[in-house]
Amino acid sequence: MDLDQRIKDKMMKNNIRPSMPRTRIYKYLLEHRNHPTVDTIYKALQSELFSLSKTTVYNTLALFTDKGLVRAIGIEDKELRYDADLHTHGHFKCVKCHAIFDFELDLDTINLQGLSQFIAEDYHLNVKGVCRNCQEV
Amino acid sequence: MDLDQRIKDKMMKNNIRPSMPRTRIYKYLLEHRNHPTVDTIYKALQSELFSLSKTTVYNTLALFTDKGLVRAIGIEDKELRYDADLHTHGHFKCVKCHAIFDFELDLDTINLQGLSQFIAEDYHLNVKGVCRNCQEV
DNA sequence: TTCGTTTTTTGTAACGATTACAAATGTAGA
DNA sequence: TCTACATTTGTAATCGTTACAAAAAACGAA
Ligand SMILES: [Mn+2]
Ligand SMILES: [Mn+2]
Ligand SMILES: [Zn+2]
Ligand SMILES: [Zn+2]
Repeated sequence: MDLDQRIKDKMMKNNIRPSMPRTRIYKYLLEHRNHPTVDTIYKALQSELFSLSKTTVYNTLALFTDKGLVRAIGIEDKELRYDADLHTHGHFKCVKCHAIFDFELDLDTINLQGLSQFIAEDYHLNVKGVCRNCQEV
Repeated sequence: MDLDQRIKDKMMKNNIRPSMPRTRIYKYLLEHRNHPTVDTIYKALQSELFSLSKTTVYNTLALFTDKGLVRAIGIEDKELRYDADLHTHGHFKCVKCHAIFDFELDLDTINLQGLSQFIAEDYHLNVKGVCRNCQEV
């Protein structure tokens, strides 16, 4: 089964009608793991979806987030970024070059008894600092 | 030494001139550990600082954050919240009542070798879910 | 104190990501 | 085809935040 078909199946399994804008947006997120913004996605897809509206990108990402297909990453001050990689991992933002990196994270090693009175549904470990490239100077 | 004097000393130690708006804003944050927003701080201090401008609150919080007196908490979608509690702890946001709670967190227990190639300066563990109050229903 | 310089505060305008909304378009089933 | 519903679109509005320059306050030398 090819990628496009798998994307459609995945969407239908989550009660999302696989319209053209939706499948393209999801495919873009699967193929671009650099946590793109709404505007990045919008600009990238304009050439293939001429009538695409930015509102559709917003609507679609809200739908995907709600259905659990993607995660919204709130590590920037201003705009949200989106991630189709659902495996447990943290995000590191370089304060110099502003790039956002994934890093591996084992939630099981964390002592989270401070959370015992809560029902935790969603974990976001955001770290800021200096990436390897920006350390050389 | 009384609280006001300790606040002034703390600010001067960090190269912040202890003006009236600054000392009041810092005092407010020390006495209100519920992660207030800019608007909350602004409205609360209006009665004692008649000419206070919201821009001053923004400027002051940016200065405090830069100097390391407070931390900006980006757990909300829209607005930042501010925290004068600098001890290592995580933040939990209840998706039902929208309250933000602190929880204890031992960074040493976390396996962070995924971060080994980065110089990490700032950790934010933000968790979303349902708080104890909102679980009863 | 007085004068000139620097810092701080203030009000207003601008910015920009996001959302609200209703019209237009597309889709599926009878 | 017809009709009800879902999706997409463009525009306007929202709202937290920032830019900017003027006003006010604090400072330091003479
Ligand atoms: Mn990621
Ligand atoms: Mn806190
Ligand atoms: Zn970097
Ligand atoms: Zn709650």
